[in-house]
Amino acid sequence: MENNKVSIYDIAKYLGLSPATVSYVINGVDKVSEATKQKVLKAIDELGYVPNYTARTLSTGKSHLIGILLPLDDASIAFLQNPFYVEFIGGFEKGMLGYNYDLVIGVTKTQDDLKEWVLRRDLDGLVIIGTCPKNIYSELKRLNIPIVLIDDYSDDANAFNNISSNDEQGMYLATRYLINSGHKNIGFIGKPESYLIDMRRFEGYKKAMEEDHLEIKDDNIYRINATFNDGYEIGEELINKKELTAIVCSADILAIGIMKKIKELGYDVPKDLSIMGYDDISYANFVYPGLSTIRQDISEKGSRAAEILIDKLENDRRGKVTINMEPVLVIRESVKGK
Amino acid sequence: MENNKVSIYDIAKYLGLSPATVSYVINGVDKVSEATKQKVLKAIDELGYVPNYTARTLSTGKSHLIGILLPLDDASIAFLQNPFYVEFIGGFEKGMLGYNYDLVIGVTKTQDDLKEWVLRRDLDGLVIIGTCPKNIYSELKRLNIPIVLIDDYSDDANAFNNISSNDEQGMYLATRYLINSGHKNIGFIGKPESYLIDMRRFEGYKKAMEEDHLEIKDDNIYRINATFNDGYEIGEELINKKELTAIVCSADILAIGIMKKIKELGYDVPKDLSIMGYDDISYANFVYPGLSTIRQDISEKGSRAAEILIDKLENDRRGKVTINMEPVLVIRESVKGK
DNA sequence: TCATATTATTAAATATATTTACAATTTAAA
DNA sequence: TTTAAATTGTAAATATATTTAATAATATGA
Repeated sequence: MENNKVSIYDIAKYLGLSPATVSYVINGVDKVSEATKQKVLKAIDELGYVPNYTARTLSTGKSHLIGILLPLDDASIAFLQNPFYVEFIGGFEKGMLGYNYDLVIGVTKTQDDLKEWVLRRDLDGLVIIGTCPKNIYSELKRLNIPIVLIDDYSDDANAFNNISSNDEQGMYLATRYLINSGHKNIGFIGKPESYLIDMRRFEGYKKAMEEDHLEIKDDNIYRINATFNDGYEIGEELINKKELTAIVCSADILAIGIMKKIKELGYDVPKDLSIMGYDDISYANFVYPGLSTIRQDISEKGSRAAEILIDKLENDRRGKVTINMEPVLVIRESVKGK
Repeated sequence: MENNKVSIYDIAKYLGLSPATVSYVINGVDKVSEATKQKVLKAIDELGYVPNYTARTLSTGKSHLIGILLPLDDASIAFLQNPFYVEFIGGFEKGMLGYNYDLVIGVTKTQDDLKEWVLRRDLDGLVIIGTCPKNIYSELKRLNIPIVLIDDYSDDANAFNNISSNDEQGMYLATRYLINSGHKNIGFIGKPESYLIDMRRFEGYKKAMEEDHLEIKDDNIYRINATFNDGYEIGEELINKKELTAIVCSADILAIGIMKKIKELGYDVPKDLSIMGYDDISYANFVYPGLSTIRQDISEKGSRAAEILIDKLENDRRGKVTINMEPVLVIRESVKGK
C-alpha cells in the first residue's frame, strides 16, 4: 500500500522511541518525561502528523462519530420546507465545539438499515428527529449507545433522552392571546387525532378556551396536514365561515398557506380573519402581514442535544435527560383586536 | 475490552475456516467454492455479523465517508434561510443510493481544520458548497481526493469538479421576460462587484438589456446583500423611484424582503412595481403574490454531485467534470404587462 | 551501598478486515 | 500416469493507535 501518511511509527522511528511513548504524548498520558514529550511534540509538528481516527476507533472502540437521522421520507418532506434541520445542525455543532466529534447524516434509513448503520460505523451516539416507527424503539435500546430523541412525543420516547417543546403551553399562549384580543370563536387547524404533537397543542388550545368558558365546536376544528398546500386548500372554507374570527394553526407553514389563499380571494388578514401560527420559522416574519406565532428555539435544541451526548460520552453519565423547552409568544401583525 | 460484536474471526472459528475465506465471501472474491460460500453466508446470518467499516477502512484505505462542507459562518447564515442545504443533501443521498457511502457534515470548518479533518477521517471525497477562501484551493489539490465544488464561481474552482448553474442565462431569461412584458426601465438588485454569482447574473441582465438597446443606468443598480433585511430596507427607495417599473433580484429572499416593505407602505405588487426573483425557493410560491422567478434544481445538483463522486471512487475515473445546469423561467404573479 | 520505590520506556497483544504469497487439492491435458 | 493448470484454501503481514505487562533506568531511604 503506497501511503505517504505519517503514523506514530514514523515518529517513533524518527526519534528512536517506541510507538507507545508517542501515543502517550498524543493522549496526554502522564508517563513521559518532559524532555521526551517536547521532542515528540516537535517531531509531530515537523513531520506533519495527523492522528488517524480510524485506527484509534479500532483500538478504543469509540468512533467519535455521531449519527443524525433526518426523516427524509415522503411523509415528512413537507416538514423540510422549514429550515429546521440546518438550524438544528448549526446549534448541534455549536454544542460540539471543542469536542472532536463528527456528525454523520443518515437520510432515508429504514429501521432495517439503522441497526447495521450504527454497528458498522461504531457510532458513539445517535440523534433522531421526529417520531420513529413504532417498532424501532426496542431495537434502539439494544444498540446500547446514548440516543437523543428530538420532538418525539410517543410514549416509547419516554425511555430515552428527550428534547421537546412544551407544546401545550405554546398553544395555550397562542389561544390566550387571541382570547385576550377579544376573540371568542376560534378555530383550531391541525390533526390532534393523528399527530401527537398536534394533540398536545390541541390540549393547550382547549385549556385556554375552557378557562374562559368558550365553546369548542367540533366543526371549528380543521383536521389537515401541516403543509402549505393543505393550508392553501382549506383557506376558502375558513374565510367563508363568517362566525369564525380567528384561528390557531399547529404550524406556521399551514398559516402561510391559509393566508395566501385568503388574500388571493381578495380578503384581508387580520381584518377578515386573525391568524396565529406556530414554530416561528423565519418566513413567519417575511410574509405580509407578519405572522404572529409561537417561537421554539431550534438552534438551542441542537446545542442541548449536543451537550447531553457529550456529557454521556465524555463523563460516562448514566440516566436519561428530559428537556421540555418553553415556547415564547411572538406578536406581529396577523391578529387584530375585536 | 468487553465486546460482544461478531467478527470474521468468530465466523471463521465457528465454521473451522480461516478469516481470509470469510473475507472472500463477504467481498465476493471468486476463490471460494459454492458450498463453502453458502456455509459462510448462513453463519453470517445466524451470528448476526455486521462488517466493521472501521477495520475495513484501516485495511483498504477507503473510508467510504464523504465530507460535506456547509459554510455556516456569519456571512452566509442568511443564505441558510432558504432550504438549499437540506434539499441538496436529499438529492445527494438519492444519488448515493445503493453505494455504501456515508455523509459527514463539516460546519464551521476553517481551512486549518479542513485538511486535518479530511486526513484523520480518511475521507474518500469532499463536497464543498459556495465559494471558498482564496488560499484554500492549493491545499485542496494536495488532499488528493475527488472534490466537487458547488456554486463556486471563482477562477480557482475551474481546476476542480464543478457544478453550478448557468446564471447568466438565468438572469437573461428573467430580464427578457420583463422586457417582453413591456418594461423598459428595469433595475438590478445585487452585488456584481462583490459576488461572482451576482456578476454572472448581471451579465445576463446586461445581455438582455443591450439586445433591445435599453439603457443600463448605474443608479438603477442597487448593490445590497442577498438577505431579507437588506431587501426590506431598500424597498422604500425602490417604490419611490417612479420611473422604475420593474426589477430583477439576484435572490428570491431579497425580492421577498422588498415585496414586504412595499406592501407595508400600502403599494401593490405587481401594479406599482414588477418583481423577478431568482432561485425558486419554495417560499417564492408561498408569498402573496406568488413570486415569478428563475428555478435551479437543487436536488438535482445534489444527485449529480453524488454521481460524479461515485464515478471517481468506484471506477477510478480521472479528469474533471464541469456541469452548468440550465435554469428555467417560472411565471407567477409578481410581474405585470405594461 | 543495597534494597526498594518511582519514573520512563518498550515489547507485545489487541482491535477487525484485507491482501499477498503460498500450500494443498482437484481437474484437464499430454 | 505424469505434468501442468486451475481451483480452493490458509498463514502471515498489513493498516494504525491504544493499552497491558514487563523491563530498564533513576531516585530515595536505610
